[in-house]
Amino acid sequence: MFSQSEENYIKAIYHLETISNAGISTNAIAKKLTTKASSVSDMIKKLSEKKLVVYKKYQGVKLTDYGKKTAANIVRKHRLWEVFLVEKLNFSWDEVHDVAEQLEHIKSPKLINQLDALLGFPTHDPHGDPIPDKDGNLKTIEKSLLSSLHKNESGICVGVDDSSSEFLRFLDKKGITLGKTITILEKEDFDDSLSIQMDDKRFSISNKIANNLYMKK
Amino acid sequence: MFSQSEENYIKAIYHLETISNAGISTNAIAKKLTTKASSVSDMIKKLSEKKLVVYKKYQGVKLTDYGKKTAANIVRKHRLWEVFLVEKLNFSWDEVHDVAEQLEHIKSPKLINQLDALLGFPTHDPHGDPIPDKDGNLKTIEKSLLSSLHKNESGICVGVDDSSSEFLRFLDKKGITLGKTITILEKEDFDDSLSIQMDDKRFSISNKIANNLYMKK
DNA sequence: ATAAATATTTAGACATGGCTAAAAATAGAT
DNA sequence: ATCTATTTTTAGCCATGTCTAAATATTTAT
Repeated sequence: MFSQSEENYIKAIYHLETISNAGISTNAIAKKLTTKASSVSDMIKKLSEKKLVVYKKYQGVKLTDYGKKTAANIVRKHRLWEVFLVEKLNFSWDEVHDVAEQLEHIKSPKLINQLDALLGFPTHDPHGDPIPDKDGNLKTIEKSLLSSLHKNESGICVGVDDSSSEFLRFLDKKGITLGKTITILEKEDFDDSLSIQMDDKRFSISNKIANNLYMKK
Repeated sequence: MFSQSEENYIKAIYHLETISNAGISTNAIAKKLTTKASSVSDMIKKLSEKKLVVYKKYQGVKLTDYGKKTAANIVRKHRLWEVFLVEKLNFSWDEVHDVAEQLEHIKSPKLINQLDALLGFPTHDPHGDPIPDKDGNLKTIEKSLLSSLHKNESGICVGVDDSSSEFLRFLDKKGITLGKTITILEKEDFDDSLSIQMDDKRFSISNKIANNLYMKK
């Protein structure tokens, strides 16, 4: 069993690895967890002793297979709880993160398996992120940023990159939710904003937004 | 906000107060939490500083109104989660305690209110214990120990005193669940065992069992 | 190749919450 | 009333996880 702190570090490293491949630097972890590099340095030693990460001084860390499996399990719990909060408890997608952050540390395999069943074995969380299965495998779906679509191309919104509540509430205001079909009407070279069509409405969105929305073509 | 440790102490004192009225001794708390008196002594100081308990050296503690409300809220969470586990996740009544013990520390008022609604605002947990409302009030129902019923009296099983999984599994084996009607056929002076009738069956149960079952006449 | 900037680690401190062993206070028995 | 047994508190130590400040290693720029 791991402490909540250990689990948070494992998860942070896991998320950072999905972005960079290379060894994860002490500083990157510190930034992600808004803590100090010295604290990270201490914890890395501990995780290394527990065979969760491979660590060579001054060279960053990598999760071992065991570490990856452990991380995937935490992520699985986090995302299943998010689905539960939205589907069963009427939370909106911008409210779930902090609570799931607590719930993910509950230790009970039966709880998670039954929750999975109650929810109908969901494959994605409310932000479109995939839910790892019991063995830690996750099927990534083919997706591209909205900003990478070309003029006159269409896609279905399948996820968000930034899942801060600010961004999510902004999307709510615009009526953009997972599953919506969006068509690029025009790309403005000037500011990289996009004119799009969604349902029967046409409006324009900034590049910043387009860079945070994942689409399936 | 309180730490998990603090919450566990508050809850322990709350439960002890339902039994004894008088100030709760350091030793009693230590025993309940299977910890040492010295640790309790330290924690009591802290809870006292936080106005959760009133404490005079060598005289035990009492919860303040604020402490009682805090405790009732933790108990509310614990019992709602127990209902959830049984009703929605197919846990049996002997499996819920340890998981609820973890879940009760999750901080999110919305979570608990929505959970309450999802479960249909239950008034009792799977062991027959009442669930405090949002303000910490709980309606106690009139109940007596099975061992206090007289010959030929009948009652409906409404709760258990000992909710250890051993005892609960024993009850399962005997087919005794909440809601069952039990009639006393005979009381044996010899060993205080009881001959009872339940459904169409007649069998005998020991005094130990009868002392742990609550009945509504 | 070396100096400056950046990143990482170590050393030492602090807070929480637990423990043991010893001291102090209270309660009980005579 | 006093001595004994019990309870409670204190003192001091340990582990976890955090921090700051200082030392050390690495990278970058010239």
